[in-house]
Amino acid sequence: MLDIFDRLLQAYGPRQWWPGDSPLEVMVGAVLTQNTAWRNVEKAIANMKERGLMEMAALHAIGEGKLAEVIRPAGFYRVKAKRLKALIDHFCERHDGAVENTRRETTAALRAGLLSVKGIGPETADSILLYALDRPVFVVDAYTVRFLKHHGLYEGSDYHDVQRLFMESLPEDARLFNEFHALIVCLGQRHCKKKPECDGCPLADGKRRNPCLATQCKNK
DNA sequence: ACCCAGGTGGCCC
DNA sequence: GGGCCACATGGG
Repeated sequence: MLDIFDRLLQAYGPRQWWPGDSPLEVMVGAVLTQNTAWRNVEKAIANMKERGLMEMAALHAIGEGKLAEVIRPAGFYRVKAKRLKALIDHFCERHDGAVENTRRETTAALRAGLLSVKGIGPETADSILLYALDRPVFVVDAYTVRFLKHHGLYEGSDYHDVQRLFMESLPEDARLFNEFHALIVCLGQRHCKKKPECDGCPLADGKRRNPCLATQCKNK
């Protein structure tokens, strides 16, 4: 698995992924992007910032209905407002609303806490752990599963099976997990500029490996 | 006018 | 435990 990472990194370079001005913004983005194009999430985040809502205290104070209207462009806005409020409540109760306070806790304890929040599933929890809290957990998403299938590396799609596949064959390193997942997503995006034609893939080695990961790709 | 996007929880069998 | 379904907006 490490050799695959090296080839992707060599070919595409660092993605410096998941832009966010703060851990809170990354956490919010993780919820807002659930089954949603990032472009729509950006609008919602911009709305929140305009209203001074990218702050723990402000988010804790605002009403759910009000928040829903602000994040409307992200889609599923009523359910996401509920999920954001639940996440913020959890964070305030459990960590007194400060990211710094998570440092004393183990990754396993933090993960269990996040998963106990209604609306936070394994992917959102792991995205928060890796991209906001810098913990070494591998994030699995639709792109990751598609990536493995397309390259004939693994057929299954169970979240923890796939996560184990990566984590058991890679050194436990948050930087590595971050960059690897970012590269997979970059390749998978429909209009990825860096994506090569199928015969120019850095993973192509004569076997059945195909760089085009987009859902509508005909080259399956 | 479709189809899709960095999921999750609830219900049904 | 697996197979649907609702949740919603914006871009191709």
